[in-house]
Amino acid sequence: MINEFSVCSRVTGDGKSSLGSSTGRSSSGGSNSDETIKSILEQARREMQAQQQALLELEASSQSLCSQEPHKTLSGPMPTYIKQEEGNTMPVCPSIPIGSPQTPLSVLSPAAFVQNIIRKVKSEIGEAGTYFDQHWSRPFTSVSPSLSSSSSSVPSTVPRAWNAECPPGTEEGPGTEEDEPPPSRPVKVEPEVCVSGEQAACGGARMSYYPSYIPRTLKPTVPPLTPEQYEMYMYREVDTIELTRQVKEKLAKNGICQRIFGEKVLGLSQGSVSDMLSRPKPWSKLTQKGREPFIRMQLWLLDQLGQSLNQQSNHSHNRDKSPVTSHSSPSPPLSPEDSQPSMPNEPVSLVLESSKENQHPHPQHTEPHGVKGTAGILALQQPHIPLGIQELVAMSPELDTYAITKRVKEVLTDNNLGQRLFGESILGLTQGSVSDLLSRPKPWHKLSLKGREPFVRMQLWLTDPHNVDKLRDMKKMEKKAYLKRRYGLLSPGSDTDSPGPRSDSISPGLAQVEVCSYSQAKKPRVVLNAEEKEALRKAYLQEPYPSQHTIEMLATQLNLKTNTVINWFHNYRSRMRREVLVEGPLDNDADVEHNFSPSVSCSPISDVDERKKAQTICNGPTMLNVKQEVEEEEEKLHIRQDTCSSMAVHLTVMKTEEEQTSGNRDLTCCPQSLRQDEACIPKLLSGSVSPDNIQKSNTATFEGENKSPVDPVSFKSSSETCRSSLEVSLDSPSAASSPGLMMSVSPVPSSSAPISPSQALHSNTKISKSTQRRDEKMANLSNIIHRLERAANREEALDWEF
DNA sequence: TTTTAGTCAATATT
DNA sequence: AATATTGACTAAAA
Repeated sequence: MINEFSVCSRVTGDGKSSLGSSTGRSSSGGSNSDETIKSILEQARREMQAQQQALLELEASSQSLCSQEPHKTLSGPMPTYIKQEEGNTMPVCPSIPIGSPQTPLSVLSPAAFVQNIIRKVKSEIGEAGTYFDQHWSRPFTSVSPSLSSSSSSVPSTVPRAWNAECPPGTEEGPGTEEDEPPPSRPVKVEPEVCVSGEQAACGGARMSYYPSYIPRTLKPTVPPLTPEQYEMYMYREVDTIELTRQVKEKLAKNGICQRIFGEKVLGLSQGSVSDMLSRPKPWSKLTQKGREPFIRMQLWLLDQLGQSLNQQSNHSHNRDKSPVTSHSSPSPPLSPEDSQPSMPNEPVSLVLESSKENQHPHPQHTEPHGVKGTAGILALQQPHIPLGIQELVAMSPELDTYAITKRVKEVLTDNNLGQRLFGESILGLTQGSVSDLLSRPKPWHKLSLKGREPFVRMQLWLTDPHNVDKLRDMKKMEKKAYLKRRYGLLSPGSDTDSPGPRSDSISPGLAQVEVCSYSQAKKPRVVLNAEEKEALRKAYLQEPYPSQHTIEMLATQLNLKTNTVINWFHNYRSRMRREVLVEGPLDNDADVEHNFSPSVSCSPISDVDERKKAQTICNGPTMLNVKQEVEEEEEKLHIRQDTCSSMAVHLTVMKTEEEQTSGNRDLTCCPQSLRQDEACIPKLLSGSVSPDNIQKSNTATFEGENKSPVDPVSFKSSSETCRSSLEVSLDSPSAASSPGLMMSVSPVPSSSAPISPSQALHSNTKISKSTQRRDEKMANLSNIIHRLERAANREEALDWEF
């Protein structure tokens, strides 16, 4: 990892990138695909250059600013990777909260254990307010690092507290040493291989509680079946399909992951478990050895793994719960009365991450010397039975994520509460994540257990009558803490003034140190410039899942690290997928009305901003199978998540199917937008693509570009032009989407197909935005198509019915 | 191994 | 200052 530092060439503002890219590019050349890519890049580059010039100038100035970056670093954030590492370890302590208080790690089988809890939860869930206890699950990732850094000073106390609780006696020698964390695999290590693995995430917690098991990590072996068990099950017919179904169900219900299940119960790796569960061989075709896992599954379902699991049961418990707890862990300890948002952040020595510290305070007074004891911790928990949020999540009925986020947004805005505050104190997420969640919530059914957690929290928060007050208090506390930090002891002063100097003054010495150590370590964030993004987007349109070779080509040509390219594709695919999902539903809430324009005109989606409204419905009877498939797929994708309301939706859907016209907003969005895209497909397929259209659009784009360069006025006008042109091009779907679609749909890489030159980049923000938008649309489509193709290949059964 | 989900946290925008 | 975007990273799943 460290090596990467050397790579930092690409830093934020990068005038250099252009230079670099040019160099890199010249070198290669080769296969067709290479050529293609190359040409794409070339075009992109060329078109961009002009703008870049201008940008460069600007950037030049900004560069100077960049140079200051390092400084910032010290005072604030730690090097990313470091944080993350720490993050991993963090959970260790936290996870403690193991499970249910009352039945502490008893001998119950994991399943029984979980069920117990669930039962309990069910009975208690009704009560409002309780959630606050567990609300804090999130890891305080960054906290620890900062702590360590500032260790020398007073601050350490807070952190200490944490450590104390968790690792109680267990800690190996150094115990809380700051060293501890780091060692715990900075990089990935084979989970099983090492004890260290244990330390990681979930493992850690366990350790604290069950030191003795520590070594256990070594091998995920499972005790052999007893002769009786063997006899009992080996020779009698078993419906493996049904069995695996039940197992899957139970695993899902209890939030047990395959890895854990495999390790603890079957003695198999996660991959094997996945394979076995998804494609179980018929009993008759299994060898004796092959049947063993299935027998174990049966025993597990019956809860009869008894002794064999016993020992592990502890682990598995933890496992099962650990996730739960580990998350909520942070809070649990505090849980007692923290419904009182009033956590004074006392020490908060660290000036930096105040907010996160909020969580830590309690532990301190609660169990100062908890170190010794697990018992103590458990005891603490006893009282409030902190049901892990995860249990709640697991039992939660379907929630309407759109409605929830909408409501949350309203409440936050109405009360002038920020995302940061809300995220950090209620959801345990950072501002960025909150923003993302609120603006693009995924439908419930598309969320994993973990993904649902924030929504459950939001829901709970919404139902809490004092939610706003609590948040306000929280805000106050933060402010207070801030002041305190700033002025030493809290001296009520105006908080106006100059933060600059003081903040820095915090720990001069340390700061220095940090500077040194981190300045180097700090991994500058890569920022892809427009040209690069454009190139990547185009590449994506042709190949959403590029081969290793293609990736490398791109990396070379763009002078990017291979990983950056890979990450970009991962992220882009992921975000594209989300776009598809979101498009519809959102509309629902917001403005349903605007789109009735059944405008035949498939109005174009001009800007991202308007995209949501853009949906036009261009459907038409033309739709082919493809279209239908897409629709189905889409429907499968979202929809039916809102319980009650769902009916309406469903109806709409159905209707839509027949008519597909516009009006129904309920689903509208998604489907519609899709439809729009889809509409193109048939045409494309049918070869209706007309070069003219393409030309047109290209031209238009170009025009915009030419003008765009500098002056605002022309800029504006140009963008307008561009926009309209885009619309036009979109109107003729074929033109707009053809390139990408053609490629993805039919592998026929006709050299001609590729990208229209025009589409190249626009540095002009406005223009590029719309272009981007267009690309996104295409990307969406191709993404969908890909999925459909894959689905088709595996004959995926449509499992939804009305 | 590769892909997907979920996040973080640095930047960008508003 | 608040919110949005996005490259990177960890886990879990396939």
